[in-house]
Amino acid sequence: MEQTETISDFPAKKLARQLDFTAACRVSSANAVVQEKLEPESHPFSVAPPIAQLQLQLKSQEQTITSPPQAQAQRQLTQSPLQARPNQVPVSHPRIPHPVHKLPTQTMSLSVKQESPKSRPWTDAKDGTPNKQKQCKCRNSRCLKLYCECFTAGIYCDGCNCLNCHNNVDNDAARKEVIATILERNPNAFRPKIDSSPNESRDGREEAGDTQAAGKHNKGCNCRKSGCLKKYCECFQANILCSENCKCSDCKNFDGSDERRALFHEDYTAVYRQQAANAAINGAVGSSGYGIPLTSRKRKSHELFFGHLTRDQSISMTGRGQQVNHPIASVSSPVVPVPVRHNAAALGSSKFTYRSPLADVLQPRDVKNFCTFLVAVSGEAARAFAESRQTKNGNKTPIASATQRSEDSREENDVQNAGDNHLLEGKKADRDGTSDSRSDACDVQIDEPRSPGTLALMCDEKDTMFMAAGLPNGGKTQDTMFMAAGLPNGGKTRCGNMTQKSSSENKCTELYADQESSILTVLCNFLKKVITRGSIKG
DNA sequence: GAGTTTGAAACT
DNA sequence: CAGTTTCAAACTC
Repeated sequence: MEQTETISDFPAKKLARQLDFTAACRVSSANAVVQEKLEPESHPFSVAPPIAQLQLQLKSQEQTITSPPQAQAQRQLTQSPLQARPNQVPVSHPRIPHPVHKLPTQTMSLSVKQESPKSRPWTDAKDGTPNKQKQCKCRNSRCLKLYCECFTAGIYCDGCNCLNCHNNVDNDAARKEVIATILERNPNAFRPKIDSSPNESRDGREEAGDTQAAGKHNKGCNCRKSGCLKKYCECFQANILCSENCKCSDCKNFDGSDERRALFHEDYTAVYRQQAANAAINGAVGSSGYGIPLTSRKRKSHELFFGHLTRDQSISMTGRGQQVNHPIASVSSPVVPVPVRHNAAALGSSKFTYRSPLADVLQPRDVKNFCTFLVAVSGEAARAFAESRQTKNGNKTPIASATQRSEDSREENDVQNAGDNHLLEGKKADRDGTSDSRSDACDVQIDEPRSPGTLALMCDEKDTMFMAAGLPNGGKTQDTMFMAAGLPNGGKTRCGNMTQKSSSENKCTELYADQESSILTVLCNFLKKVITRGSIKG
């Protein structure tokens, strides 16, 4: 009675079409013949016949393929859609755990995909032990459409919360017809959506924070709003990365995605953040960035911070490769460790190397040019200052004026020559990479009248920019900087002598302030330029 | 638990 | 094949 009602629910034309199987189904039905022999009581939705059965099916194809289509169709109606696929090694369905009505001879051991607990929503998240079958809640589909997870998985509904369920033994006839219709429309409709491929193996290691299942979605997802990081996405739900099969938008489910990583690293602590920042700082200059494979670092960070990274704390990772829709790399912070895929063609590769976004943007030559520019600016400032002093001294007493003029003249020459000499010296150092590194700006020359800003700049620049740039003899560059700032000879100017007259100190202070202002202005512009470049690159 | 969002499936 | 509708799971409140 119920079966009749069910059949009547479907248009008559579909009934006719259900019996008109495609060639694929003919082959399938041929296999079904063997299956019938092996398992006369085979459950219509049985899953994953043993390998021996599959082999027998293959051997039997030639013999049974000549059967009349109608007869084959009739046979197929008695077979499960999964059995009807001869060449497919069934794998576990990403959403449906296991058949409820499996025959004893059937097994899921053929499953190739190694699912993680996360890939199985029906699995207890706490201990990973399989739960009972996921129960559908279908209301309008009678559990006879692919909307129904049970039906899609090839199992009967059992204890589900569905309404008007026809996915049961009582409605087997109607169910088979529906299956035939679906298979006619899409022979792969009941195929597992996740294909496992050895080539897709992810080096047998665990993705940071998750047990990344190998394989990819056969059809691919088409997500638009979820970023493929919610279970709406079939790929994500199956715990696999989106692949080239996907047509998703704004995908974040790719290897190295910061969002994806954040999902698995919710406890990204400030410690690691600081490490990443330091790495980025050290790698901010140079063509190769940080350049150090962070295999151990990655593992370490994983061990330390798995499961705690918040989204906005996430570090920027790029590199999916296979995904068309690359997300825009985060540029929220100028200090962002960026991974580099060593092999862009290798899907799933996550041998990251931290690189600053400024890598390949800020080159050593840029630093040199910048220093040269500073020298020029310093020279200009010194020149302007000297001229200003000369103008002022024009009103002084002859004695003082003579002495002062002499000093000013020497001072002007010293400052200017300092810039010029260090331009040349810098070039020389660039050539041979050697230079007698002068005193450290931060430790020895404390008797020099420097502004706190200058000292801070000198110290900071020494420890980060130039050292990280990998320039030959960073100290040399420091000297260039110092000279450019009006501190010839590493700051050992005549004015630097604390025993000198107060007027000289004042002059020096003014000169330094002038030059410092000019230099800091240039530095500011330079940094803005760097930031802009980094942002553009990011 | 109700309502909303989402994306696959189904349909046109 | 593209656009729309239907559907049920995932998600939010």
